[in-house]
Amino acid sequence: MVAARHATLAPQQGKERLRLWVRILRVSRLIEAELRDKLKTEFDTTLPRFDVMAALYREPDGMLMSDLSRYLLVSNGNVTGIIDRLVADGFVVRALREGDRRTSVVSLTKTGRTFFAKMAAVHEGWVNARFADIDEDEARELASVLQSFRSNWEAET
Amino acid sequence: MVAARHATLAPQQGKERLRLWVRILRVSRLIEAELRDKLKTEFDTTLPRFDVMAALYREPDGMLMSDLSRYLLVSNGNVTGIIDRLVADGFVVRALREGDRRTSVVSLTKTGRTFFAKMAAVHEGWVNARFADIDEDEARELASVLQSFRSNWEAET
DNA sequence: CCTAGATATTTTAAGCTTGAAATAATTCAG
DNA sequence: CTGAATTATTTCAAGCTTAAAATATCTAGG
Repeated sequence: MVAARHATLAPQQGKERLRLWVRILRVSRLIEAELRDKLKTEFDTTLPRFDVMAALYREPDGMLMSDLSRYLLVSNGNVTGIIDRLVADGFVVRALREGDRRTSVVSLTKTGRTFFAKMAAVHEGWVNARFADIDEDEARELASVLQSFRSNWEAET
Repeated sequence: MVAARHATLAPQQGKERLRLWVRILRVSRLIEAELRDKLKTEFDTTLPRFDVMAALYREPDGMLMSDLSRYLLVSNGNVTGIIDRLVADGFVVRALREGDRRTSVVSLTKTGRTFFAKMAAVHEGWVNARFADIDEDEARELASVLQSFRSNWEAET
């Protein structure tokens, strides 16, 4: 009987959580699409480039390629291509690290830092405007649920 | 004075909302990465293919290419390629529509429906397991915030 | 009828993305 | 010291993605 009750209840819960996931995904894609569009028209750049520059901006001493890909949740080979193009455009430099010739430390150039700082300010305005409908408490609450979600994830893995 | 107070308060709020966005994006990417990986190993397919099949599964009479791209929030040309491959694999058919030779109606084949149904059940289990930590009330609350967010968005646009 | 504009889709070029294989350098057990 | 395993990165092939240009078709105004 307990088993039977569980069997009728579980699918309901599953649906609720599946719905949550679909909505997270949808909102996330809507916003990503908007940001991509604005980055393109206002700064002639892309979201992946923005993400890479954001990561590097937080680490003035530079990052290893592998740190970068781990932090951004993308594959190694992916980062190589994006960095190649950022280097070609003069926003990023690769430096050899003394004592380990396998690794290279990438960091923003002065030009890159200046450019990113300008973008970041405008970008924050976009996000702020887009989330204007969500009040402070909701934002904090939601952020904390997501934060603990991620903590649990990382604890498991 | 009011202006000054606003000036010191606004950035704080901005940061809170920016943090929320970064966390939505991060959770979304974590889960997407996991689902992509599982779809690959268990069903030898991709997330975009799964998304397209999910959309078609809900519409047994088929969809226009433009409906599909609007629904999935991706570009027209994108859908063309994915459908091409699904057709090549026998999961989808393109049908000409009587009276308008510009459009083509795409729908799942019997094979496609069967295959998707199997995937969807397993997929729901993955999502359910992944969100197990989030309790029912939180899930409902979060889903409702996201839902109203999206409604506001669509009202504006 | 005819043609100008609108609509539906595909094609194209460039960039993003992955997973796997290849390259290169380091470390460490014997 | 040497070679096997490990680590860091790049290369590669296939697929995804976009925006813009090209095709093809349809609709309406004249």
